[in-house]
Amino acid sequence: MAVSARRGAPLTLEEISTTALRLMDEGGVAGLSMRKLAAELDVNPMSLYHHVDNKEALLRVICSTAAQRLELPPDDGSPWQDQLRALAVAYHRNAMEHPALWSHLHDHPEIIQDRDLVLWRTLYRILRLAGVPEPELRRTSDVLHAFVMGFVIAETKGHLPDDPEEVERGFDTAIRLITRGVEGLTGLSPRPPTPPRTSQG
Amino acid sequence: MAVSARRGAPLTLEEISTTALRLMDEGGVAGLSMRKLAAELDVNPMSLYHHVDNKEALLRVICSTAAQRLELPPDDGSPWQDQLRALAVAYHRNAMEHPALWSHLHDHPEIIQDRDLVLWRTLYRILRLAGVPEPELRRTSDVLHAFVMGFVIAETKGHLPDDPEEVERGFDTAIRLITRGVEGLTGLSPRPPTPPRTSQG
DNA sequence: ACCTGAACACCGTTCAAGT
DNA sequence: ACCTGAACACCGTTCAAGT
Repeated sequence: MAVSARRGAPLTLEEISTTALRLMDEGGVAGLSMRKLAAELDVNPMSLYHHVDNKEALLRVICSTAAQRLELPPDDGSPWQDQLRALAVAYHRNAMEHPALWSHLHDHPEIIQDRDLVLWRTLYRILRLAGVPEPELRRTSDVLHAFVMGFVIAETKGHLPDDPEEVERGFDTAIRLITRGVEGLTGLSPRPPTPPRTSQG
Repeated sequence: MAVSARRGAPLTLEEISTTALRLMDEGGVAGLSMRKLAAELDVNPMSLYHHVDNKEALLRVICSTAAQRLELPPDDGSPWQDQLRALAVAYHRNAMEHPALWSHLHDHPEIIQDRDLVLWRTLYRILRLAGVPEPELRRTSDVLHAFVMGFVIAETKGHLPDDPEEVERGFDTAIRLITRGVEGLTGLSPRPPTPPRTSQG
């Protein structure tokens, strides 16, 4: 609600995709239609096609923008296990802020393929730290991303119980599983001593 | 193509869902519409609504039937690591036979929630064998299923490279990661000696 | 009980026309 | 260059009517 603002102004791709993202946030992927979007922008449906090839292209723009703007923790020098966990937490948080967007992104992984994306750069760096050999970085990072993606999807779709503390425990189990799994892959030391878990999010 | 057969016969839920599944196999989730399905069955679109509440209900029928008919390997007494791998292989194979169906199923996990399904029974049995304590079976099985689901989605959507041998290696990495991860969770022995991998599927 | 035709409220998109 | 109205080819679904 409360549209206006766009009276006489020439309609921007930026404006279109911002509004489109809001519609997705509010009503899921199904909540975004070209016609509703146009109505929201107080514009004829066909005007949109002057700024975007079609609906699919619009979704691609929104998703790849989100992927480029992913906010991930920088290298803070801590053990790779901690950094891997921090990366997973950040990815999870970003995905939960716009579930419908990430749902579409997970349906169209080609959008996120570019190995220069901060996501892959960060993951590669951490896996190198963990001792994963160079020729296996691609494969290992793909598998780990698939796992985290699966977890995010399961959580988004309500696979998990209501109790948020239980969700937190599930997340913890997932991260521990991945971490031990990577240790197993590389035959590394079973990790430095970890406090019983007192983080908050 | 080649429909016929249903001339005068009274139109069955079985017939409807079989044809619907075929349409999904051929054209993805988007390839199934109530109107196309009716045309395929040589029937008025509205006739379908006499056997099924709506499209969503039809998809639910197809998916839960598939879930109930999942063909999984029986307990053969081998080490849990091998059985876990065999389970993942079987799940993967089933999913790849009807990608669109499983895609919908993964979007609606409530369809697969019933803990009496052979999928969960089998997974619980294997995790017990692995030493996962009873109160953590639910959580652990949910996480593992989310992981495998994520891998299947990534593969289905073409996340992975073309080379089928590379896909096979990715699958292998995923399974090893999961197995070592579970070992890490339970603090179990790092597994009995395994031959270098000579299976064929 | 089972099927149907017409109709309603939506879609995405093309095309020719307007300024 | 940017926007628009009318139109096309689709959707899922309701409802009143047929046998």
